[in-house]
Amino acid sequence: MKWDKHTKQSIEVLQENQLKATSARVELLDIFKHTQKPLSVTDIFKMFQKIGVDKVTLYRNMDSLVNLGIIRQVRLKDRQAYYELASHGHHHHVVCSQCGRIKDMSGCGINFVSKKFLKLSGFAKITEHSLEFFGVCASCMKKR
Amino acid sequence: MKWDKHTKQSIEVLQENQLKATSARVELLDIFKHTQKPLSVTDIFKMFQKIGVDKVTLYRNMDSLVNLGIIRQVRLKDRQAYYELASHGHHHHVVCSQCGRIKDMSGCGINFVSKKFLKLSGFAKITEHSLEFFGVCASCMKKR
DNA sequence: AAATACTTGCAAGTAAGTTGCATTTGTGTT
DNA sequence: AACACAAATGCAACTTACTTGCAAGTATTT
Repeated sequence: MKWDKHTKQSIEVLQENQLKATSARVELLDIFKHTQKPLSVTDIFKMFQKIGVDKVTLYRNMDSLVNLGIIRQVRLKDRQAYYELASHGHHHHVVCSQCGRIKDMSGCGINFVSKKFLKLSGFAKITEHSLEFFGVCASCMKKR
Repeated sequence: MKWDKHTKQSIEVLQENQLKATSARVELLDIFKHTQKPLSVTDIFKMFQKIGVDKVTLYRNMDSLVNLGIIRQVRLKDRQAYYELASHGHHHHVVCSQCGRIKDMSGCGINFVSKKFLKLSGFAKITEHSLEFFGVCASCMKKR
């Protein structure tokens, strides 16, 4: 298959990681590159409607990309998993409980909490944390 | 039905909230009172094996109790939801990625982060947050 | 251009949670 | 203590999110 310049970077990322540059995967990375908020597999599936990709393929690709550390899995209050580019850097989310809108928030500032909890918990190490905020966005507040 | 002293408190909690004190519900609250870590519906279902309760009943009861604010829903890295007594107070969890052990950690200390994010996000209000830590517990670390 | 290992799509399966409806059970009232 | 009635339960069936197996297709290496 032939690709335009824009997807070239995606192809490189894949091949650097010993993954074949299939249309599904290149398109997948392109979608993430153009989106600032976490996406569920269902979200992605809808975006693929024109070219048509099986959901199973998406699940399998999310899995490989997460294992390689290219994509990160995020859990919110939902039952389904969300995904975002790991290269977007460590950050957290603010989620509107009414409309579901998700806002990325850079910055973190809880390292000292993490260290405190590591000591108090008696765990050997803490490798990861998730911090999500839930509230009401400005536009939902207006509607009431 | 007749109850011993221990469950009396559970019955009161239910009746104060206009819920009938059924055996399923009283037993449910008793289980939570004697457990310090979040439980999934499947966990609870197993604990009910002797007296036998339908899973649907558990789901429905979790729902009412969560809506009344008696029980709190917690989401970890899993697909399923976990539940804990809301009266245990605001706290967070440290989860072992290897064995799944969950440790309650009292204290929080992220109010100022919450305030900062509220301002930066442009949201109208932040009502809730979840903060979970993942790592390796001491006993899993020893095993390697 | 062929060989081959990696990917994909389809079908079917599992786990977690939900819905509808007939039956049972707490609870306030007699 | 028994009655009436709303509330709660159990069963069956369904949905959603995700997984597995396998045959067929495709990207890459040579």
